[in-house]
Amino acid sequence: MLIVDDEPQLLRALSIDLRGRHYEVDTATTGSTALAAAARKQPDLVILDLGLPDFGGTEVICGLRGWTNVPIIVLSGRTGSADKIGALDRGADDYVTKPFSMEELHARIRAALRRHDNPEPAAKYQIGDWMVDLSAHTVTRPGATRTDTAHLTRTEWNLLEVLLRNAGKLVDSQQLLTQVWGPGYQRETNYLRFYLSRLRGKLEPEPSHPRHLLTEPGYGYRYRP
Amino acid sequence: MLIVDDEPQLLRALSIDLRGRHYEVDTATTGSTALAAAARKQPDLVILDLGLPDFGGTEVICGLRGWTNVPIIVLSGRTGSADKIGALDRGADDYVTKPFSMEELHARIRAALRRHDNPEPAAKYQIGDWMVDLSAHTVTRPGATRTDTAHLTRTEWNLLEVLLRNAGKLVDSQQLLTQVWGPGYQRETNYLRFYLSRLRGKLEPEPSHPRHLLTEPGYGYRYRP
DNA sequence: CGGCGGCGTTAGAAGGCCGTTAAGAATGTC
DNA sequence: GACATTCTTAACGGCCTTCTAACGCCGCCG
Repeated sequence: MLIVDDEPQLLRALSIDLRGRHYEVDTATTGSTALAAAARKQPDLVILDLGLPDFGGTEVICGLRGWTNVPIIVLSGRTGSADKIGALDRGADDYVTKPFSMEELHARIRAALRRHDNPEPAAKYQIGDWMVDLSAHTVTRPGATRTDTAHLTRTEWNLLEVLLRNAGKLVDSQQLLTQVWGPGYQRETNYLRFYLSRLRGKLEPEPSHPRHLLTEPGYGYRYRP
Repeated sequence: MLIVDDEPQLLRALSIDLRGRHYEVDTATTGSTALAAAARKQPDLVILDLGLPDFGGTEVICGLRGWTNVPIIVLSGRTGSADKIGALDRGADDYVTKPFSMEELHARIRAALRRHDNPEPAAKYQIGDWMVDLSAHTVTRPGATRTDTAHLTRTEWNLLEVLLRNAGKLVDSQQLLTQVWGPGYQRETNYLRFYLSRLRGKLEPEPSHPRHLLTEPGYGYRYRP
């Protein structure tokens, strides 16, 4: 575990606490030393404070994500939603706002390690001739001559992702609408009808007789492997 | 799961979202009703907003901890560390500061349930050749060549679910009508006759001689495993 | 033996949900 | 600023679900 923070007191408090919980802890106080330490020690988790002296924490995230997918928990004094989204979009796994309790941080550490120990099953799904790779964010069809790719729009992809992550399970309309469009769209079931139709048209061999993207009348939809 | 909050909008939003994720949700708006509901329903998780109208949330925590160690997730608008420590020391399991995202809350719910080793109940039941999986919302029949599925309509499924969740127990007609159609339908026993007939036709090996979906003349119906 | 009430079954009508299409609004791109 | 892509919104036909009302059947009881 690597802790990156420029405040000596906080760094010291964190490392003492976490060593007391039997984690193996390395520390760094700048972005450059953090990247070097991460490359050398191959940590299983990085706790990263934004607002480092040499360069911003987002650069550290990008520098790490260039070659590893180690879980990153970001600490920050900023509560703004934009900061959260920015860090998370660049590849952070979690975001903790100061002030925080050690219990809270510890719970998040456990959650991050747990997630990383239980990798998502393959994250590859098949629909007709198409292979959907959630981690690579691609939809490909291996052919005799060449493998061609399908293009999904942002909304199409979000919707498909929710269905695939619940493979085999029924996902009801309200949950789909909430996860794709956000709360407040729970009445707009026509969105679902529209985009499911488009997904079927792009992915299903026979769009009028779907074999994988199924409708559950009265409830919602389901992806069947 | 019991949600305690005095803000109607938040309470409503939370319960809709969590019901959509297939949690069984009860609600309360005051501390006293919360304690009563917890004693009656024996929830597997309590989400508690501090700052209730009748008495403080900490009293609710103490009242619960007197006889149960159900996980408690505290919601609060206060960011002060003293409030967090106070709630956690009195026995709360987690502390979420407003505003929070649904995704964050949901992750914490999962973590709390996981910590408490309350895995989702198997939720699988057998009727003749059919296997009913309540969590995946599927009805499948494993066959030699391939497993085929049965399609249940919304009302059929709701009715079956009530019977299965009370496996082995007698469920009287009024309770079935109330849980499936809502209050005000307690005279419409013909609905029950109609839909039980359809369920038997779809699931029982010999619909005219039911082996699992039994009639208790004069009282109601029963699912026998 | 005949009436009665509860239960199972069938058939038909009404309504709701779903898939599809089309067009306007919003957003991004050159 | 023009164009293309994507998103939103509305409308419509068709199918499925639900509701409703019958009709037989059976056991119970007078």
